[in-house]
Amino acid sequence: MIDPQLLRDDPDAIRRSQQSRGASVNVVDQAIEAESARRAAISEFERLRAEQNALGKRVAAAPKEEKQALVAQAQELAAGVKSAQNAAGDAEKHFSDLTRMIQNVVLDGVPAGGEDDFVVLREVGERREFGFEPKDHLALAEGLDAIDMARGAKVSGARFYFLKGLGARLELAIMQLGLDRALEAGFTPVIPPTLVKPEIMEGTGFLGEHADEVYYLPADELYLVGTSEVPLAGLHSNEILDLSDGPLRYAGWSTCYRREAGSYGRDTRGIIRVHQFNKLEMFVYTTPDQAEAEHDRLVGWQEGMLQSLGLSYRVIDVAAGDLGSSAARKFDVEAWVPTQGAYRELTSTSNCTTFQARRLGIRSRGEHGTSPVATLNGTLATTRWIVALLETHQQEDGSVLVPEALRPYLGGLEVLQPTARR
RNA sequence: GGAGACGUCGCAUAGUCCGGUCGAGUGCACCACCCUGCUAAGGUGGAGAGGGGUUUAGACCCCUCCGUGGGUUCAAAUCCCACCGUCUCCGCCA
Repeated sequence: MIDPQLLRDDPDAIRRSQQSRGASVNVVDQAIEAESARRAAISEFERLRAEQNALGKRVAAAPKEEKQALVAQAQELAAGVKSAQNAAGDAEKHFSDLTRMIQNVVLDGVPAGGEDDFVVLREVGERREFGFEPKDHLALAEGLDAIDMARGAKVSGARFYFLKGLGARLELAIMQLGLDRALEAGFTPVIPPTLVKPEIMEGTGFLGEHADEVYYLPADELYLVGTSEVPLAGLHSNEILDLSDGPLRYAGWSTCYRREAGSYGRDTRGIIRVHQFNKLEMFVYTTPDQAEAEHDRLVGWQEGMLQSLGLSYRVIDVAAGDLGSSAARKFDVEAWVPTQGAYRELTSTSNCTTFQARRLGIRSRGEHGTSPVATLNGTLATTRWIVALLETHQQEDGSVLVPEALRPYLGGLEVLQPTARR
């Protein structure tokens, strides 16, 4: 949710933001209108309620013979109070509904436009050159008997897979490397619930335009999370946090579920785009003035991971129209995938400023009372990394060199050797 | 799945039977000051959250909040209903 104060003080800033996202500008004016209607309705209700309270006190204190008349008077008033209360409630809801339709105000410097209008901040590492025809990640993984797509489809349908043998170990190794890095940086590891209540899913902003991306279990009124950002944002919902000792940093390790609706035909080969994967996610609660610096640190930790894995990558500043509704800025780190001749997203980190915190009621105590905190999130490791890792470090015989940083997590293994499929 | 108990302003509790004096008492912790001076005790005062309004500001006034949502009533922490959560016992089960 945006800052209602900003709506009053500088609606143009919000209009500009909506514009650069390609979102509705009109809703801003509707919200402003609803805001003044809301205040009028609240004032009217409170005036009547004050009168009712005063009368109620007189009823309580009155001697018996006067009570009858006073109660009659109070009865008349009660109906008016009730309807004023309902009107105030409706006005409040109308305002809230409209305000929630407004997306987070993008930060200065975020490129305007859509998916293709990102700005490349930097490119790091040499792209691997091959003296042979490189295989794609699935061909390599099948040679290693590490991924079984066909049986994944047999058991669960398209976009499901089995990671097995070296594949399973590789994922765990990447995740554990990430976890160790997170621990070094002072993160608290968390294994969160992956089914959450509607208000939590709603609060994180995933039930807006991308609601059809989310798995829902109607029998239990629960949503399957697409990232542990969701439960980690919910972790401190409706709490007042003490951030005087610095930010709260969590590293959530969870399975993630995505319906991938509307992506038919895209990335159908291998595990680039799947319904279920594992992810280690950084999630930070901090004060708004620290948010941008923290955002840079998150990118730094992500880049550290990719560098350790010997991947070449670029960092992009995602354009406004391609941001989630909660994000005020988003950096993606994209690794070079040789057989695609393209950079593919391996990590994504968003600065949600106070947007999520407002929706979820997460505040901290400052000099002038409480105020919403800022939340940030970013990937530290996921299943998808296997794609870039296998392709980048493959050798002509189909074996794959293990980057040094990963070896301790694979029992010292230096090379992944092809094996007969089973 | 069945039965029962419970859910109060940081923590712990009083209040709920018999609705108005609870716009919520007390203890602990907390903050400020005072007193004393020896590491603690005593005294005084303060202190929650959200919203609306008056105001240059400081400040002041008002409304709402006793798990959540409904209902009864002139009036609900208190009565009724539903839901959620916690605990205990029983049953069932990877």
